[in-house]
Parts: sequence; C-alpha cells; structure tokens
Amino acid sequence: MAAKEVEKEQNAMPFPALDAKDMAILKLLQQNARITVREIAEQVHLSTTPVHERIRRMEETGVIKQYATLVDHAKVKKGLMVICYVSLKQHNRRAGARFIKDIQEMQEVIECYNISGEFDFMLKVVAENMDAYYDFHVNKLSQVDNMGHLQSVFVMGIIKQTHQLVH
Amino acid sequence: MAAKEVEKEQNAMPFPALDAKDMAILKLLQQNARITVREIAEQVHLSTTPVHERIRRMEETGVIKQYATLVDHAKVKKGLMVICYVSLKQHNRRAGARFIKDIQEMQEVIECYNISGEFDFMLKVVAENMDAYYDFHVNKLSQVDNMGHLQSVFVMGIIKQTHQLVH
DNA sequence: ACTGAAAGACACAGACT
DNA sequence: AGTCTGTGTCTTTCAGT
Repeated sequence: MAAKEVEKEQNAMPFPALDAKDMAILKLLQQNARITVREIAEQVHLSTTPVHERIRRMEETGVIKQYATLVDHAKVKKGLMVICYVSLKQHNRRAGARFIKDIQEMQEVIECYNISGEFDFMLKVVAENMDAYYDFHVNKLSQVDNMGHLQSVFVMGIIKQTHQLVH
Repeated sequence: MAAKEVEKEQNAMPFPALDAKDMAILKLLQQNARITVREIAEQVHLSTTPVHERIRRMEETGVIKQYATLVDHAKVKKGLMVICYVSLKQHNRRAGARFIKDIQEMQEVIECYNISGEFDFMLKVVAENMDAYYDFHVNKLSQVDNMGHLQSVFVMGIIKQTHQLVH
C-alpha cells in the first residue's frame, strides 16, 4: 500500500453513502491499517482494483481520517493518564479561542472536548509520572489565560480502549 | 510493509530501552502507519534493514500496540459522543469483574477507565444520535448487574484528538 | 549493528467487459 | 462498477562489513 498520508479538509466534500462493502473494508482497516489490498479483496470478495478505488474515495471524502500507529503508553514513559476538567472565567468568543489555541499547543494534552455540565472542557492528559503531571498542572495548565476552576481525576486502570466504530 | 497484524501479549516481554532512532521511527509511524520503510530510513538516516529490524522488535515487545485506521465519527453515523460516569453498588472483586465483562461486550463503549473520585468508572460512548444513546442508556447500561449511579456528560465539540505520545 | 544487493510480493494504472 | 494484466516500487532476506 502507498505511503501517502491522509490529509484532507475533514468536512469539505460531500460523500456518497457507504455501502456494506465499504463498511467491511473499513472494519478490516480499523483493526489493521497495514493489511494489504489483496487481503482485503479476498475477504470482501472483490478484486484489488475496486477495493483500491473504494479506499481512495474514503480517504478523499474524509471518512478515513488517519492511518495511525498506537503505542503503549507505559513503554514510552507516559504511564500516567489524567482526566482534567476546566472552566473558564469568561465565556466570550475571544477567551474561548485563546484557550483552544493554548491547549492545542500542549503536548501533554492528547484530547480535549467541549462538554455540557458545570465545566466547560474535559482534557485527557498523559505524563510520565505524578511529578511530571504536577509540574504540568501548576506551571502550564493553571497559567493559561482566563483559567477558572480545574479538577483532576486520575485514571487508575484501563478497562477498554478501542477505535472500532464500524462493526 | 507487511500485512501482519500486531497481536502480542502486552506486558509479556521485557524490552530494551528505546533510543533516539527508535523514537524517531515511532514518531513517524504514529503520524502515518502506512509510511514506507524506505521513507523512514531516509528521514532517520539509516538503510531499510535496521529500520525494519527496529520496527519488528517494537512490535514484538509491545511498544507498538496496533496499526489502526481512524475513521470520521460523523461519517459512519456515530456523531454523538457521551462521557458516562458509573458507580457500582457493591465493590467486591466478583461484581467488578462482571461489570468489566459486560462493558467490554458493548460496542457503543469505545473506552472505559477505572478512575479516582466519587465514581468508579468513566466510559466514552458513541451513538448515532440522541435516540440511540437514550436506548443504550436505558435498555443496556442501566440494566447491567450491580449498577449504582449513572451520569452522562455530552460532548458538544471536539477541540483536540491525537494519539501522539512520542514527540 | 549496519550496508547493499537481490528476490518475491505488492500497489497502482491501463485496457477492457 | 467490476475483472484481468503489466510495470515499477516496495518489503524482506541474506551475505558481507
């Protein structure tokens, strides 16, 4: 398969509805991004050309966002995972945009969602250990402009972690 | 690259410390699981053989967990994301194990963590829409044995979502 | 551990049904 | 929208630093 990276405007194009064969292809790719087109073709009972064409189209239309390699947290010294809740002092557009920009630049923050409820954002943060997280919390996150309340919830165990949206 | 799937015992083997070249390889693979060995070799200033060997070793030792294809939630009809907090009534080992087994079988639950604080678990749930989530909440999640309190927080916007642990 | 070469497998494009 | 065929590129192995 090609070494070409998927980088498209995510919501730019309309896309035709995915049929059962597209879903079957996606399911296989989800589990193993490096499966060969041949192997997919065999399993979905097509030849390589249409499989190739369908994958190309799903890349183009943004159905496929990325081919990612998932790495063991602990083995790259990111053994601590923390869920962090944030509320801002002010809620105008400028303040929000500034916060978002800051968050996107922080390598420790691997996910950030705008959420309903008493807090404004939920962050997933990874760090080597508690010292590193404390440093991040006190010296980076707390220092962000317009920061209101902050609450940390520690992940003590990973029960399930998957990216399987298609079944 | 091979179409071989990575499926090893996650914590089974010891692994030698990763050096700077391993990290550089991991960084490239994280961003694009389908990059060619040749391209990696060029960028880290090695020939293909050692790159191939290093990747193979990181697969074996579980540093590389999976080559995954990441799919656009909305485009596969999983546009609604909900964070769901769960507390159990009883906290003995059997009750916990039973809950974990049930959760792992639910396709709607894509992540589940054991957490500190007033709740026992945090779940990330995806569904097509609010109706589908309501159905999941009332007819599946609430029905789980030993279920205590349940609280849902809705994701209104995705600010950041990455798997980049190595920089 | 690395380089370089060499064999076989693969992606990808083209002509056609 | 699909199968078949061919070309160039890639993975993967092996002998030699």
